[in-house]
Amino acid sequence: MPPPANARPSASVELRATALEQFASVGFAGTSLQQIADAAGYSKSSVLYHFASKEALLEEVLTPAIDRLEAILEVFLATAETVESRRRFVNDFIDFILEFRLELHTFINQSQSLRGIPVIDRAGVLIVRLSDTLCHGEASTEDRIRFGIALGGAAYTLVAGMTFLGQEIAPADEIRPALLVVVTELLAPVTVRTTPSRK
Amino acid sequence: MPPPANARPSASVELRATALEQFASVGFAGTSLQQIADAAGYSKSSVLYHFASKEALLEEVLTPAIDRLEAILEVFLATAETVESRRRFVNDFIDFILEFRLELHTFINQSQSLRGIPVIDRAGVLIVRLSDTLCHGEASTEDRIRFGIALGGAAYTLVAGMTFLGQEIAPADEIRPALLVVVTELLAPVTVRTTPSRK
DNA sequence: ACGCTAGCTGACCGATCGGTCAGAGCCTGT
DNA sequence: ACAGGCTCTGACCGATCGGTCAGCTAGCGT
Repeated sequence: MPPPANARPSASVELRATALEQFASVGFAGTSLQQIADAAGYSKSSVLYHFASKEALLEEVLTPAIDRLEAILEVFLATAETVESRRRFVNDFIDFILEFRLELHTFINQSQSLRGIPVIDRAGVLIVRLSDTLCHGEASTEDRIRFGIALGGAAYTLVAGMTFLGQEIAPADEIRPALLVVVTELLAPVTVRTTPSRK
Repeated sequence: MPPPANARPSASVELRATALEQFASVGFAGTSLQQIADAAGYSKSSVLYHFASKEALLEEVLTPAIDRLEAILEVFLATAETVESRRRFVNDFIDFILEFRLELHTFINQSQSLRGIPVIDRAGVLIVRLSDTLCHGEASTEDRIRFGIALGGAAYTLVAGMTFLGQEIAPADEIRPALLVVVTELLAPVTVRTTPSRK
């Protein structure tokens, strides 16, 4: 029987977490199995015992995030679009971003160089669907740009940006409302500003 | 005397351009000197003849962009801040983004993994200064996030995003006005919306 | 005609890459 | 006490990495 869930994390869990950090900060190509192994306190052979290959490790690391994003999109597609449903979607989306910042950053900023890897391609079509959905069909350049900036901007800000712009990452409960305002402004621009004028 | 400027580009120019494309799309770590050489039609040895090292090549590729960004910031800092000067700054900034999209994408998305390389560090402090300037001192989390999203979002959208969101990159004169609206909205939120409500 | 230099290249270097494999250590069921 | 799995590891593999070096070639000044 597996330990009662409060034992120390298993090797494969530790390795996944370590690998994710490395992939997000140094890139997939820039991360060696040796680095991952050293950082997690195992040997390179151990990494390859738990994961068939470096690529397979990437897949296992990213899959939960893609699954979650897919689920969010399905929910949004399943209901008729109203101002309310769109607002709820943006909310879910921000939860997703905050929970999976490292995964998001990884496949946002490296999808082009990792084409052909199944999980990356899945993420690619998912993002296109997201984009099409939010701009419902008729796709003005500005709408596309809004979506792209929100997506890429959030991915950058929450991983790379915060680490040296704001020297320390602000706590999630401070980031969330600010992120909500900005992303809402980008993705649901019809909505009236919810905060009083800044400054 | 050098050729009258309409001769075919010299090797080092071709190599810089090729290297930039590779760095922006596959990452610095993911790009080998062999790839650059092959793509440009030279040998690896030739690359190392023109540039002392892979790192030096990166520096030469990014320096013009950083210089330009520095100049834009200096101009903005030299004049008293008014709504007009801020508007002009955003305009310059967008010109910069459009002209140096690949360079921007490269050092935005890889600065963390390339720390220690002089040109990258220069870019780093420059971005912090930019951020501090735009948020003048008192730095609310939301303002930081606005700046980060504009910066990272633009870098992503104009390189990675456009290539598969909008299947083909829209012409610059179509992107520019849309980008201007969105970035202005993010960086100079006081200004009234300049476009009629969309859709 | 000659030598010099700039541009370029292939051969080669040690290090590291992702990946394979044959065990070593340990826990468990019998 | 023994056998059989898990987990983990070091030794090792061919390929490729960034980088060095000697030498080839074409053009130019003299």
